[in-house]
Amino acid sequence: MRRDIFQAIADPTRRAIIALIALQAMTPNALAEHFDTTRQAVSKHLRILIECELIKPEQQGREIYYSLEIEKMKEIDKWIEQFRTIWETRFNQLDEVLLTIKKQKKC
Amino acid sequence: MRRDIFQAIADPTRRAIIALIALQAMTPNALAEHFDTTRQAVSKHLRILIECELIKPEQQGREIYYSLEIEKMKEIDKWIEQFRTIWETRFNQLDEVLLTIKKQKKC
DNA sequence: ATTTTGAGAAACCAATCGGTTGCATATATA
DNA sequence: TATATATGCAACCGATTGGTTTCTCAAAAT
Repeated sequence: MRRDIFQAIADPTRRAIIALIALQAMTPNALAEHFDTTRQAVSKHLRILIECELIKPEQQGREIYYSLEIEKMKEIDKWIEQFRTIWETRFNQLDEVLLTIKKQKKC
Repeated sequence: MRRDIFQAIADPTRRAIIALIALQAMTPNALAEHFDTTRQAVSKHLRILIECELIKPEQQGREIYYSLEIEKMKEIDKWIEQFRTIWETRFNQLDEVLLTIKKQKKC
């Protein structure tokens, strides 16, 4: 049951849930209406998202509003960071190539 | 067998493989040395990564060098983008709060 | 020509996943 | 107080996952 954030976002339904509650906190029932599954299935996804602290519940009477822990999303961004460095470097290298071609044309 | 990039990076071994070949193209054997599994298990991971076009094989004699398709990694970045907007907005809001406090101190 | 090496494919296995149905519980509402 | 609503939990199920072992094949190396 050791789940991490990457396993959490592997499921398309969970990604959709994350995107929905990023806009505003929502209840399990409200969320379930957006999917072709039972409310219980959505509940299971929510539990997984809570487990890796991507969302947090806020009880309000008999309803529970789930909201996104946006800070946690940064962990994904952090992992991507190392690759961003690479593709930016390659872009700069392409820039240099274009510059070289430009210079050669002038000669 | 419809796999997407998010399922591909869900597995920690696959993330490690991606990080390794991001630095330089590697063979399955060379990769397997970094993990506590068989070469065949690594091969299966490589197949999954190929399926979703995250890596590409380059035959060289009887060896096969796998290299990262860095462009594909941008798809993850693209998904994160929507949340980056949110956390940057919140940061700016915090900035405003701090500015307000500063102004109040001056009065 | 024979042997070693690098790699993929197939068959199998236990564990996990995503879904369901049924039930229990707490809060609103009549 | 009785009923309806919102939610979570447990048990179950078929499909998928990540791993293994065994086998085959092609390309060096001897």
